[in-house]
Amino acid sequence: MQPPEQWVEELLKLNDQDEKMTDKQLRIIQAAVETFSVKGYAASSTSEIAQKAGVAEGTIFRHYKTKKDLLLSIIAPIMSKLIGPFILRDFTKVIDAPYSTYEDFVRAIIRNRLEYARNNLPVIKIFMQEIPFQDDLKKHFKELVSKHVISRVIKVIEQYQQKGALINVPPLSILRFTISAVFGFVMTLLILMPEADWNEDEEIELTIQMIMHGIARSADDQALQNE
Amino acid sequence: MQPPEQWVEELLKLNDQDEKMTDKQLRIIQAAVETFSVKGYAASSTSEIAQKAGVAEGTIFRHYKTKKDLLLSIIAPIMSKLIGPFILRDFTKVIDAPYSTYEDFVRAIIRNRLEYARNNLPVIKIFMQEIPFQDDLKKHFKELVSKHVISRVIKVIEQYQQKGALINVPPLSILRFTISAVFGFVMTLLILMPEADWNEDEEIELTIQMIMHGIARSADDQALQNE
Amino acid sequence: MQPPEQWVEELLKLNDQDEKMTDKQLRIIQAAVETFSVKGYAASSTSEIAQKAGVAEGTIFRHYKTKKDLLLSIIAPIMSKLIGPFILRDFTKVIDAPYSTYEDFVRAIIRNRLEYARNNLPVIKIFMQEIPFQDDLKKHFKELVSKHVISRVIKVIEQYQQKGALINVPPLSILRFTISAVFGFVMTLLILMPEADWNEDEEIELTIQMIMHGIARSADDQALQNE
Amino acid sequence: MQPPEQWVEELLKLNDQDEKMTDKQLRIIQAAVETFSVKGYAASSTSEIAQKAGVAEGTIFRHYKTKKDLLLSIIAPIMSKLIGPFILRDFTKVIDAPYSTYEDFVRAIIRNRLEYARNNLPVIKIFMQEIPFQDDLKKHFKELVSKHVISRVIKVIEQYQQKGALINVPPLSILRFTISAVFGFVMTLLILMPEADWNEDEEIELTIQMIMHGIARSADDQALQNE
DNA sequence: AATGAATGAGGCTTCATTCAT
DNA sequence: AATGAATGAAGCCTCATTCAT
Repeated sequence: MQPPEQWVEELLKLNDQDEKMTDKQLRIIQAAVETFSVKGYAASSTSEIAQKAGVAEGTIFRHYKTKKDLLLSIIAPIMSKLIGPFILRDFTKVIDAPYSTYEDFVRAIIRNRLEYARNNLPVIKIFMQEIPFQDDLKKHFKELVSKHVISRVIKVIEQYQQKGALINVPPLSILRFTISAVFGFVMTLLILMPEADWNEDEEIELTIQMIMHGIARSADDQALQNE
Repeated sequence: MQPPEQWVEELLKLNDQDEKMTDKQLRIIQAAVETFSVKGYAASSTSEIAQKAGVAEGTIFRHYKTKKDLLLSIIAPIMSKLIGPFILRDFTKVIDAPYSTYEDFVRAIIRNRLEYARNNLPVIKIFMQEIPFQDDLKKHFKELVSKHVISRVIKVIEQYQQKGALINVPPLSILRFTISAVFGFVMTLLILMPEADWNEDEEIELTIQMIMHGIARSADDQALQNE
Repeated sequence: MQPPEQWVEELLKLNDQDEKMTDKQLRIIQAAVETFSVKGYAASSTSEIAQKAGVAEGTIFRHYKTKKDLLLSIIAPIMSKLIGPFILRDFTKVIDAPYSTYEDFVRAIIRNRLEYARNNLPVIKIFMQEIPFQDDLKKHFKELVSKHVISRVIKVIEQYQQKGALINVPPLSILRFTISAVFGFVMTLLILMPEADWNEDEEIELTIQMIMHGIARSADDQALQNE
Repeated sequence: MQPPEQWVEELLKLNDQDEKMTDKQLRIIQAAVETFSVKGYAASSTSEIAQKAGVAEGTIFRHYKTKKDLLLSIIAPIMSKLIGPFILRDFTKVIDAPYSTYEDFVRAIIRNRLEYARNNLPVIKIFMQEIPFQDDLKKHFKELVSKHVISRVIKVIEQYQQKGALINVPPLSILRFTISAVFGFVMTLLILMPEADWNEDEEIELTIQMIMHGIARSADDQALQNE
């Protein structure tokens, strides 16, 4: 299991490419993430963040021109991370693997996204809170999702439909349904009911089973029961 | 179809029981909902609300002691509304109805909640934005959901499981899965992709089908295809 | 002699037409004028002005949206006042009066402007300090002067030139020379050397004499002396 | 015609006497003059000056203890330059020259000061803007003017009065009148109406003529016209 | 000498809330 | 009940200045 500040390293990965982050800058980001995720962006004050980071308030503004810049430096980089697996170049190989199944695909996604969400919970909270109010980011994110996730996954789904592995309904509906189930699973586990002690692996398999076969007992099973 | 301010009447229904709302009070609530839902609670100013409502700044505070009171007067009443169908006294009759099915139950819920969400979108947005930051409300809501939704629906699910209509997995997982699918459907339709022209009835049935039978093509169907 | 706050009434004259000024607003303006004229606009703080006016700092911003608005509310109205005499409708009558002379005209201007400057010294100081930095005001003021002062007075000068009362040189040069002498006189009396006890009436007449006849002793006089 | 940064050399002349200016120091002064003259001292930030000069923020404070020191290093040296011609040791010789006239004296001053003002416009602007707020400098400048300009020129004027070349009025009034005309001329040419294409030499002679003989047409001339 | 990150005081402005009318 | 002027705390941000490198 990762240390609680795993998301710090995630952020660093991105920013390191450009420039080195100073120690103070790091502390500022940490304090900002903590504060924003607990109180929300608008209700957090820069003075509180400065205090929590152990720097002077002015120091924040040396690194981030405005409070909003500070927010964006947190939100912007995770937008692509959020849909990370779908951006990979070899993503389409997913379906070329001869014995691969949609089920395996969903299993990979669900494990990967759960892992990522667990490691970046505060930042993700901030993202979900603020994206409705940041019109430009919202637009950008929609485009990202549209281009990398929706269009690609729909192709995957169509492939499996042609193989006869998935039902013949609009691929977008299958996508929406799959994402709902995955998203609902991750959110329940991490945010809505984190205190319940889920047997994680079992729940994952259960969720995949429900996605693939639904929750209705099959006629065969029912027949079996009635014997 | 309802007029756009349907949610106003929804709010009135609740408050009417206690006291009459004056015209000004109504305009204040309307302005507050509009503003909060667009900018978020913390980023909205009472003066802007007053202006939009056409009342003096002081008037707001004659009706609501603080800005937070104003927020609560919007959020609090919809908490029970959100889970409305599950609070009905005769809810348990649902499963007593001899020929009722879980499918019909889900269909009823999905239609009812979509209708409600459509009519109360701004208020629901505010609720979802602010509930993470209002600890007391959050706790209260969790209790409400736990008591009225989870416990009751789990009983329903167990009934159907005993009838052999639902698979034998933890009822909580079935509940989570069902809610994820319904919630994901409603959100996609109303918020994420409202501009796509969904064939609503079809999508509802499709969603129910996927909930019940999943997205994997059945062995029989596949056999059929291969003939 | 006027009370020291004569300029307050001057400002009131203009603003009264629109709306009543509250007592606090008046105190704010007074404090602002006093502070701006002593320290300059940029070096004056709104908190100091508030304190001097005996109001809360926020009160300033209820009446003036920004600090600059406060400045403009002081500067803008005096722009037209500064060139007041030239805006009068019956200004052109000046030269129709049969026995009027350019000398009388200059005498009227010099007395009137000295009076006005004396009564509005702090505001005029602010005006002269800030007009170079307020591009829009500067442009506006130049247009005002161009339209009402320069063009009109040049006509006056041309009239007197045709009568043979003024020398035949470019009217603009005569204007510039006259204004320099008048402006220099007023500034010296009120700002540069206010402590010297000028015999005001004598100096006025002397200045007019120098404007009209220069400072060289006439040939006749010199002849007289040599006899 | 001089290069635009003529005033830089002017400043150097003075400071060179003391110490060598480094290249960076020079760039700082240049940037400071440019910024101060456009925005005013109080509205200019040291960081902007540093940036414009291409040096680090701290470098400014290595050469000038405070921002005000920087201002003073610009303003102080030009105070004596402004009244330069009057400080010359051999100034009093002016009037000993047997055939010299007050007119020639004024001509020399007007040409010299116009030249100087043209070459030092930005610095002069800063001086005029800030001198009212720098009490010690103001006092010092007044003393300089009083000692070197007023007292000396008054002696000159008295000499010419005794010669019968100037009218018998208080010399201070003649001085004030002369300076007003010269100052007004230079300011109009360089600042108030720089875009008008003045015929400079003609205007100079015209101004001198007006100073000496005023703007009223002489009786003789009028008689001539009427014939 | 030069740098530039860091500081913290202070600036302008917003805002929820109060209260006399 | 309603108003809106007044408040002053708090917010974001700027800036002159310092100091370790």
